[in-house]
Amino acid sequence: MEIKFIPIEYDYFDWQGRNYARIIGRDDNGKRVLVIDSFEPFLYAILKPNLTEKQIEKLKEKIEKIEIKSSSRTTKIEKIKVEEKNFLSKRVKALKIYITNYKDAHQVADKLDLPEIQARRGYDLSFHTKYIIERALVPLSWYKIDGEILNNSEEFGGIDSAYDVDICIKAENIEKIEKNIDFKPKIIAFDIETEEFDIGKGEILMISLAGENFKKVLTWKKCSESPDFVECFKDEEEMLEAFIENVKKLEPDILVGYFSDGFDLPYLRARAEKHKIKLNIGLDNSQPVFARGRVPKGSVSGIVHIDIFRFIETVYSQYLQSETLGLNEVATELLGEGKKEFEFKHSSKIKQHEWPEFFQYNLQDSILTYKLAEKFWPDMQEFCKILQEPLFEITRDSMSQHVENYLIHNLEKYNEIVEKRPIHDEIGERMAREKYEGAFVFQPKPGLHENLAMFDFTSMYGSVIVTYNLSKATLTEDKKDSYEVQLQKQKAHFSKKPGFFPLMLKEIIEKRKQLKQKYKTDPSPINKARSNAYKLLANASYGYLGFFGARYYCVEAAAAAAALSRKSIHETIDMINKEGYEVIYSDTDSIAFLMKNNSKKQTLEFLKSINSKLPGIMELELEDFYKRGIWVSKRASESGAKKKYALIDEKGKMKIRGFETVRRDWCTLARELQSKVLELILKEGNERAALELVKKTIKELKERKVTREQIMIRTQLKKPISEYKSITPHVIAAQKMRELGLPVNIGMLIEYFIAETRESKKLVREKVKLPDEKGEYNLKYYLEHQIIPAVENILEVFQINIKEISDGSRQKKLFS
DNA sequence: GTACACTACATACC
DNA sequence: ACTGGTATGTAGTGTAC
Repeated sequence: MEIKFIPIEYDYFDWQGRNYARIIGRDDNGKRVLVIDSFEPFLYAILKPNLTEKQIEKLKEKIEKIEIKSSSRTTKIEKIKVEEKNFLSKRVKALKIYITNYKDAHQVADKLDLPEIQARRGYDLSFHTKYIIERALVPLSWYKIDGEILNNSEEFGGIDSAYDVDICIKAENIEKIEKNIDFKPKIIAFDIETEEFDIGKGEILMISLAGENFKKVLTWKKCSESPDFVECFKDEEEMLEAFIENVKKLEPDILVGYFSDGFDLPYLRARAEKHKIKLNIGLDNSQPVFARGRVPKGSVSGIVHIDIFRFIETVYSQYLQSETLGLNEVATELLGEGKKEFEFKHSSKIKQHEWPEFFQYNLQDSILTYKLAEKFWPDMQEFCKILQEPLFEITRDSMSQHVENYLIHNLEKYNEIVEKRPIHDEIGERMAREKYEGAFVFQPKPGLHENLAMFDFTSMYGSVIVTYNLSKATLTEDKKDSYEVQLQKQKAHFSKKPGFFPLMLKEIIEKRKQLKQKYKTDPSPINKARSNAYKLLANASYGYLGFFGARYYCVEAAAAAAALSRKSIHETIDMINKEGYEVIYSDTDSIAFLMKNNSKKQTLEFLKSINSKLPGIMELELEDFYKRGIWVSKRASESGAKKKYALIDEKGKMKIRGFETVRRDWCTLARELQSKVLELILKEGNERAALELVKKTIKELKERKVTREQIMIRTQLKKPISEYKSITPHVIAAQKMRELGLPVNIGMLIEYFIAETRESKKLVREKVKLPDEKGEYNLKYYLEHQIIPAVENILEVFQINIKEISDGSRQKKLFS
């Protein structure tokens, strides 16, 4: 029997002491398929050089005797092959040691601590990673699977009847289908509303579900006269059972939630436990399982549970404007649609007519979550294909893990044996290391400029790593045929023979470039997602080199990448200045300069000539031309502030960096005022109008016409309240919230304002009030600590001293 | 009692 | 613990005088 199959979810099981991969997916008719497959698990023992044939034979004999016994199985050495491999780009002889059960690989490795063996590798990859590499069954790609159909079979203890699938097949032959078959997974989003915030503490009031042409709210609360999507149940227990039933009936490939790893799924599990019922939504009737982690990872057997918040957080948050990653803000930005309004209160206080509103609210959360999952589907799909890891992993892995997965799944092309994960002590040492010197930032002069241009290097660090062949494997003591880099104390050398890490990165950068071009002519979501995935990988590769948890960690390479980038940007700055321009700012990989008497055409020609001289794959591009730009001084001194500037292009679009306008921990009043001031100055060159606006705002502030919303300050709580050594205003606000029984969680944005106080309280934190507290805003604070600081340095560029104007001799004239 | 240096903390840039 | 370093700026804290 042969079927067409797309793998979605991976797991494995043991049968008679051996491992079997168990993959859930669909066939080309949309039938749910369970594939059972196996491979011969193995690990490598890298031999010390110059062992004789005889010594190797003796060693093999010794190894063959290894046995790992446990209550359920015995792992033996199945066979041993001698192979010529590469390890960190060096030619090595290695024993490929096949074992009965991969779970015992670690223990086998422990027993291989022998004098003839230089290193043991390839035993610390997860089962599914090893399986995907060996059988080349990449997630979300199509395959032809030849095999035996199991139907009420005794094989594997009757596994086919244990799983709720349409087809169960034991794979014999797997072949990739190159032609793309359209595939759309069945996605169901879910969301719960509860009485309490702590997991399992209160009752679940309702559960919503949403999919394509599907919406439902399950509840046991007041639901007479409710919309037709509401289904009522006797109690919480019955509602939970209905949830299970719905999931089973809907047969989703994907169950998606928003922060559901940390809230919805564990909550459901906890309440089910409380009622002593099984939340058996798995295809094998198993309950969700939670893997340890900073946030637990909730998995459902046979269905991919995705917490779309996690994927958005690690992969896309850097591109979002949203100041928090809450569902409302993220959905509003990405979908143009937010959450429904509903004022939370204890269910006993919700009036009869308010319940339908609450149901709508609950449903809307699932609808938004569903739409987000749909929107990010191309991205998730491309991540799976490029990184060759399952959906569950790619939606939860960190950027460093993504980089590493790309490396691991592409090592075979280089005949490389995988490096091991650092052990505890190594991680400690790496974390304790000194920082190396990073990027160069140009010291700007405060001032307003006209006619500017900005160049920047494309994927600068990545290009440098490729151009100078920087990596752990290419780091060498050999000074011949190598690139020499001066680091802080010593010199480092990197072989000129291309290593696998720079070669893979080169491919990533090239693919990104091609896809970016392709996207211009064919702007499909798939092309965008693919292009973006490569861009993210290219950007994260440099950081990976210096990350303590990396298998291919190499500070020398990271430090060299930074050093060579500094060299490159300095040389480019010099070239630009020599050509008759004036460089006024630069940060890491970008250079802003004044056009002087040069035309745009000349500038583009000049750019071409720079590019012809740049080494390797280094490439400089035009970021844009700008009509005006402003740099300001630091608060504490006369010198120009780095990482803080505002530009306006010829279409009138502003680019604001570093200013309070873009900082979420400043109040809206100050941020909006500053933004308008910058706009008046950049758009119209009218600093007088800007000054008038500032005066007007100060006047309104003094007349207490400013709304509460405008003066709220938001600061993130980054750790538990008790761990703060320094009790800052937001910590006080968080304390107040906790006393009121409001939820206070790590990562939350704490909102407060600074109020007038009767006594002469000195510290800011003594004047902190929560949004709902009574009180007037503290005039002095908002004037001196918000408004004035936000505009002071900008107006100073025009020799306007707003502080003097505000409280100086003209005070009367101004505020009378 | 206050000025000042230093530390803790949050957030941004690239 | 879950990519790197560079930088600004506020508020609290400790100490000298």
